[in-house]
Parts: sequence; C-alpha cells; structure tokens
Amino acid sequence: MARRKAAKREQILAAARKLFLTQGFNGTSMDAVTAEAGVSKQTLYAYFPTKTDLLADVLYAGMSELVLVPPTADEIRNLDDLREHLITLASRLTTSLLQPETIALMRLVLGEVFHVAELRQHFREALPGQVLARTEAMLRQADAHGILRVEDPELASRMFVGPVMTYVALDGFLSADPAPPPEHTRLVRLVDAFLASMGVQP
Amino acid sequence: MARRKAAKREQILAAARKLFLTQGFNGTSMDAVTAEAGVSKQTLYAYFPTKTDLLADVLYAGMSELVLVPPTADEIRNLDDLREHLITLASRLTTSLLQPETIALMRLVLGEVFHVAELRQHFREALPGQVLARTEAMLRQADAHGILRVEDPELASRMFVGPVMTYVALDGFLSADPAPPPEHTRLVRLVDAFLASMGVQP
DNA sequence: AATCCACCAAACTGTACGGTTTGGTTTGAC
DNA sequence: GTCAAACCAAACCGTACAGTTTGGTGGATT
Repeated sequence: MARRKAAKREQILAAARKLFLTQGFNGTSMDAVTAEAGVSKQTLYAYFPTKTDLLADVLYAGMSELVLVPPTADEIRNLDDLREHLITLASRLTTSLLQPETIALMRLVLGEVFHVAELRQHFREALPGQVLARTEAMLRQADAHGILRVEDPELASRMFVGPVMTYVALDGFLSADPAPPPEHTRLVRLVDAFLASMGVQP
Repeated sequence: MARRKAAKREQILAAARKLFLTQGFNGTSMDAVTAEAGVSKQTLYAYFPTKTDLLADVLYAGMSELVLVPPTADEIRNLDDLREHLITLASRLTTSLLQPETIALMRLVLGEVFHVAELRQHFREALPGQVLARTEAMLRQADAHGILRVEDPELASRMFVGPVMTYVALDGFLSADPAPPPEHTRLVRLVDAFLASMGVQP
C-alpha cells in the first residue's frame, strides 16, 4: 500500500534522475519523464507538484547517497594514524567524486545551484561544508591527542581540503574529458606537504 | 562609422550584461535587452545572431576584463620577496573575486558553464588555469633563484591556490550572503603555512 | 455488489519567448 | 539631392512545454 506508493515514487525518481543526468534539467520535458518512468502525467504530478520539486528531490537524494567522509570510527593514536587517515580521505574524495556518474550529478547540481539560492545553501552545507567540518574534527582530535599542534583548525582544514578539491573541481567537473583520479603517490605527497605546513618535520 | 558600430555594440553588451547579472540568463528576454539598450530588435539581431552568442560575448568580455594575476614585473630575490608576492596575490584574488559585482558575474558564468561544454573549457583555461599557471611560474622562478626547493611545482601551486579558492568559492560564490574577503592576518597565516609546506622553517 | 483510490491515455490550455518580417525613418556618403 | 545602409516600432509566427482536464480502467476494501 504505502509500499506501492514508495515504489512508484522511486520509479519516477529513477527515471528523472537518468534523464536529468544525461539531457540536463532544461533538456528534459515532463513528458519525457512520464515516458521513461512508464507513468501517466497525472500520476507524475500527483507525486511531484512541480518540475522544480522533482529536480530538488533528485538532487537531494543524489547528494545524500554519496557519503564522502564516513565518520572515523577508530581513534587516531599517532602521527602515522593521522597520515593514513588523511591519505584515505583524499583518496576517497577524489575517487568517488571523479566517477563519471558522480561528475554528471555534480554538473547537474552545479548547473542549477547558482540559479536557486535555496539549493545553493543546501549544497554548500551538504557537501563542501560537511567535508570541511569532518576534516576539522579529525584535526582537532589529532591536536587533542598531542599528535600535532593545530593552532587554527579552520584554516588547517582548508589547507588540506583546498588542494584536494582542485583535482576534483578543475580536472573533473570543469574539464572537457573526465580525468582519472590522481595517482596514489601524488596524494601521498599532498598529504605530506600538508603535514609539513602544520609544522611536522619529514 | 566603425566607431559608431562599436559604440552600439557596446551599448547592447552593457544592457545585456546588466540584465543577465541581475535577472539571470533565462530570466532575461531578448525584448528586455532591446528595451534596456534602447535599440530595436532587428538591430540587436544584426549584432548578435542568437541569444547564446550574446551571452558568450558578455561572459568573455567580463572574464577578460578581470585581471586577477598581473604579471609580476619585478624579480623575486629572496624569501621575503616571495612571501610578499604570495600575500599580495592571495589578497588580490580574494578581494577582486569577492566584490559583489564579480560574484554576480561568476555566478552567471558558473550557472551556464555546466550546460555548455565549450564555455566550460574556456572558463577553465581563462580563470583557474591562468591563476595556477602564474603561481606555478612564480614558484619556479623562486626555485630557480635558489630561494626555495620546489620539487613538484604543479602540486605546489595547487597547495597554494586551493586553500585561497576555498574562501572565494565557498564563502563567496556559494554562500547566501556574500562574505567579506578574509582578514589580512588570515591570509598571512595561509601563506606562512604554505611556505612551511614547502619546507621553509618559520 | 458497491465504492473508492490509484492509475492510465490523450487531448487541451495558456503562455512565454526566440526569431522573422514588414514597412517606414534617419543618417551619412558622394 | 539621391541612394544605401543602419536603424526603429510593432505586428507576427512557431513551437516547446508546464500544468490541467476529461473520461475511463483495474484492483482492493466494505
């Protein structure tokens, strides 16, 4: 009953997502969505009162399902732990954000985000905000454990996330042909440079 | 004659720019442009065969007129020179990109950039590409002068530009209310952290 | 058996807007 | 003074498309 409703909803969302991702938002008509979903127009509008609502739901779902920074379960005990965690984080961010599917999603999001203030705020909080916050938390933890002296965690997290995101943004979202994620050794060097910027001697 | 033509062209471009920046691209009709420019529709189409062409010209003009990184005329002789140059660069980038007018322009650009592959590539090269390249050049120069050991200039420039851009992108383009440029002391700390990441002892 | 709800197909409405056409007026060249 | 090019105002065309309406079917509940 409610199950069926949820299923239909999912069916529509999946169709919309597929079309939006390939044809873009403006390039996708509501008729196309009904066709792809195998659903009548009336039904579509019963679930999503307006096209923008449909977009919003697609985007929110898409964003929330990509878990970029799983909460760090285990403790950070020493410098090597921290280093490993940072490498893993950088690697996870780049590989997951540079998947073709994800790039398409992000381009869709970014293509609309600047037209809709509400969406913009949501995005800022959901993605970069989250990544920065988790990184900052990790660094604070390291500082609390005396592994590292982090005077300005807010700046520190940007010193780490910023460079990583250049690979994602410039070589992924903005590039003509999607670049592969950076080499592992490159990320290692990035992490070591970051650690050096925090005053860790090599 | 040719002067007059150029003037008319400018007049149309200015009107279009103003409207695009405030109402957005889709939110601006060609009729609105003619009204704002005080020009007939026929004339408008004589200068710009299509609405997209008009947009492209507005964007290209806007991008090229913002000179983010003036070529460094004077030499970099020692570490203090380099430090000063980097601080200046960071400051120039943040202040000029965080001007409300510029934010509006960038939002317009970014709002369309993901829909038009050609535009995307142009943008990538014209802005972030240019900034990275100039930074990299500066660092190479510093390295050549023996001021600093820069093993990987490509990574190094990202270690600098990345963090700076977080302030611009996250707190400017993506934020609800435009943030003021970061404090000078914050940028100084950023630069010092960067230098530390390059192995410079404080 | 009656009813109600979710669903479907398809025609329809309204409008916004990019682009064209018409027909007439100014401006400058020669 | 004439001619052509640049310009204007305004009506016009075509179409795409979001959202509505109509009329009808099937399956679960009472």
